[in-house]
Amino acid sequence: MKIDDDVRIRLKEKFEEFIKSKRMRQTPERFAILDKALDQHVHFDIDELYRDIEKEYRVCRATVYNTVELLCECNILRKHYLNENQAAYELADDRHLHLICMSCGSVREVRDEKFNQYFEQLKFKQFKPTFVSTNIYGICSQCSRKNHKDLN
Amino acid sequence: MKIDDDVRIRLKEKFEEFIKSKRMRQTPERFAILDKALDQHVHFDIDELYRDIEKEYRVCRATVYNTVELLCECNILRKHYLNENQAAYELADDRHLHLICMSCGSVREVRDEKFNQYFEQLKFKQFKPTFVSTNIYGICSQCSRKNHKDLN
DNA sequence: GTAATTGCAAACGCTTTGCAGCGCC
DNA sequence: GGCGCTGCAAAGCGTTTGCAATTAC
Repeated sequence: MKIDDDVRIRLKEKFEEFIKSKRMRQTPERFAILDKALDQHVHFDIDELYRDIEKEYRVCRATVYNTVELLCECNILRKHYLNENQAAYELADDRHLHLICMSCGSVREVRDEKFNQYFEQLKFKQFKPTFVSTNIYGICSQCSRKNHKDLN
Repeated sequence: MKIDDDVRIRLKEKFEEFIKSKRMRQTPERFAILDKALDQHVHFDIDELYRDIEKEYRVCRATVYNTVELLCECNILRKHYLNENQAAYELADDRHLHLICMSCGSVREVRDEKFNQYFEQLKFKQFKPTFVSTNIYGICSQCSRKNHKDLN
C-alpha cells in the first residue's frame, strides 16, 4: 500500500485506542499483523498476509483471522467479496471501483471522484451505510486478446 | 421473482438457443433448473434453489451448480458475492444496489435510475464491463434498534 | 452407438471452533 | 493471579471433481 510513516503511526494509535476502549489486550501479535497488513498491496487476502507475516513472526492463521476482523471493526480495514474464493481486505479510506476479470480473476482498481460524490449524497430509509464495495465484472484486455487468438 | 409468462418463455427460448449454439444437450434437468430459478426471490443461493427443485425433481447439487453456471454464461443469471458464505444469483436484467446489514446479514434491494445512468456512461481503458455489483454495507434499522436496546 | 451429462460420494479450500497452555494486565 | 489470547488441530461448509451409469442426439 506504500503507506506514509505518519499514517502508519496514526493507524497504530487508532488500533491501540480501540483495543483499550474494548478492554482487550495489546498483544505483540496484534501489532505485528497490523504492521504487515499495511505493507500489502491495495487489496489482499488472509493467505497472502499470513505468508508475509510468517517470514518474520510465529503467528497462526486463526490469529490472523481474529486480528483482521478486529481491524475491520476498528474501521482501519474493510472486507470485500470480489470473487468466489476468499474475502479481500483493503484500507478503509482508499475508495475505488474494482474491475474484475471473469476469465482470469484479476482485479484492477479505478478511482473516480464522480462516483464518490454520487455515493456521498445517497441516503436510505431505515439503513445506515458504512461503506460501498463496487465490483464491475467483465473481461480484461489480456484475456480479450487471448480469446481472439484462441478462435484462430 | 414474479416473472411474467412471456418473459419466462422468452428466457427459455434464449437458453435453448444458447444450448444449441454450443452443441450441448437439452436435458430435462437443465430446463427444470431454469424454471425453478425464475421462481426464486430477487436473489437466491444454490442451496435455496436446490431445496426448491428437490421437492419436484430428482436432481443433484452438482447439476444445479453446473446449470446455474451455464445460465450465467448465457446472460440470464448473474453471480454476485454479497457476503462470506455463498454466491448469490439474480436475474441479469434486474439492476439494483444491495444494502447489506453487517450485523444480521440481511440484503435489501434498492433501485436507482441515477445510478444506472452513471454506469451507462462509464468507460474503461483496456476493460470490457459486463455488469456491476454494488454492495453497500451498513446496519439495518432492525439491528440498529436492537443495539440501542442492548446498551440499556 | 457414442459421447455428453447425470448422480453420487469424496475431495478441496477457506474459515471457524474447541481446547490446553501462555502471557498481558 | 486470573482470564483473555494464542497456537494447534480438527471440524464445518460451500463448491468442485472423478467416475460409473444414464440418456440425448
